[in-house]
Amino acid sequence: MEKSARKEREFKVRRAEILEQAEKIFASKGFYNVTMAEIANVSGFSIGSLYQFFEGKENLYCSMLSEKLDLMHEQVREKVKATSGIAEKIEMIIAAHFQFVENNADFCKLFIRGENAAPSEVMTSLRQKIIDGYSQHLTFIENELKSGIKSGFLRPFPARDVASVLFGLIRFSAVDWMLFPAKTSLSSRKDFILEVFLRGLQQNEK
Amino acid sequence: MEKSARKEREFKVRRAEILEQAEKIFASKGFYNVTMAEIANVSGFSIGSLYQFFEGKENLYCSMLSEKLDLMHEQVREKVKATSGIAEKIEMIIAAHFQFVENNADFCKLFIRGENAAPSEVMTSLRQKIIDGYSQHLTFIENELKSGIKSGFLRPFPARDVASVLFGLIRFSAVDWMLFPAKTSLSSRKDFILEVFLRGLQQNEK
DNA sequence: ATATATTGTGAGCGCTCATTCAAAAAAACG
DNA sequence: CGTTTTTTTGAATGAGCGCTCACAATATAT
Repeated sequence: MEKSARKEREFKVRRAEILEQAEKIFASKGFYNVTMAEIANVSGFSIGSLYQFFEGKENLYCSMLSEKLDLMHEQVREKVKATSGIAEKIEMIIAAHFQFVENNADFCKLFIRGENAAPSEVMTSLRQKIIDGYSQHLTFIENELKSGIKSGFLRPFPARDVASVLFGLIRFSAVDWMLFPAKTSLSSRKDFILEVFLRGLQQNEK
Repeated sequence: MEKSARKEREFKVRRAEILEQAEKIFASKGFYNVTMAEIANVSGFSIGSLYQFFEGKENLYCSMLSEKLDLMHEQVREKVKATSGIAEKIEMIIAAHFQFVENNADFCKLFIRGENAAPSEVMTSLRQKIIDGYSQHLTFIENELKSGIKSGFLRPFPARDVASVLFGLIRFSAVDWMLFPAKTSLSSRKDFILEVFLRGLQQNEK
């Protein structure tokens, strides 16, 4: 049956539509203050239909987080890959993150909040996938930093810590900026972080 | 009636005991996964008694956050106040925060999570108090940084942004460290942040 | 010791909300 | 078009939980 393919495609489109709408309300009210009925309303499906696409509320939520996380990883990796030069790569790591944050504010709000949906007794495979994705992303940053260190451009700092702190800093400062908009722009804050970090991490020149 | 005073004191002791126990389970499971019955159990009171001390679940939770936030502000301020020398003060801001984080891990987990308890339609006075406390704390850091800038020790950066980022960084990196314990110690991470930030922010010497 | 006031208790009320499922609607088929 | 299969629907279900309040226990006063 050749419909299988079309159906499959339509299924994915609808699923994505739900996730997109759900993300918005989750971001504005948090996991526990969003009801399945609400998600059904804003996405234009009935309550029952949601259960065709997702096993339940937590599954829906975690799917959204997990897929966006993958997207971020992909986007950052692509941009860094396409950049040459150590200094430029490090710079791009920060810039690419900020860009993603700007385009995916809702997701970032949720991600930093780390609302882990439901008692943590059970570690579902989806929840594990999120953790793995996070870890994978950190490793990527870590490796870039290691290259920078090896080349002598950066001072020999524990790369994993720096990656973790740097990533946290980007996420946090961006989200913090959204919550408490300062007088300065997000991009100026990015410049500031970039400058401070580079000065702090770089090998003394000359 | 002279009992009023003693009663008052006992009341406060019990109230504090509840908050202390509640903080632990809130930190481990999050606001929405903790029931009043559970808080009653671990604190050794009955459900009904909780409502003598707090107006409800959200009030209990916010009281806890608010009071701990005040404590942090007080502790950091004291320590910085007792320190002399610009460089030493800046250093102490970071060190004092880390110390507080180490002693109040549960609170910090919750604070960064920013679980804002219940739909945000209503801004209770307590919720406002938390925001004010946060803002007050940032202003304090900001002013210290401004002193540093004015004295020429620090470069002229937008102090408010730096305060916000610095505070976020401390909180985040500490909490992140707790969630994903790295190979290095928390104190080494503190040293790293301190060093990077000072190098990044300091006026070029010589 | 008795009466009165204060404080503590937890079963039950009322409500919310994730999930289900029988029936309706739509699609596919011949 | 009728029939069968698939998909959609949303009212009904039932579990869970914040909060109340009638009552019990305890403390205080006389």
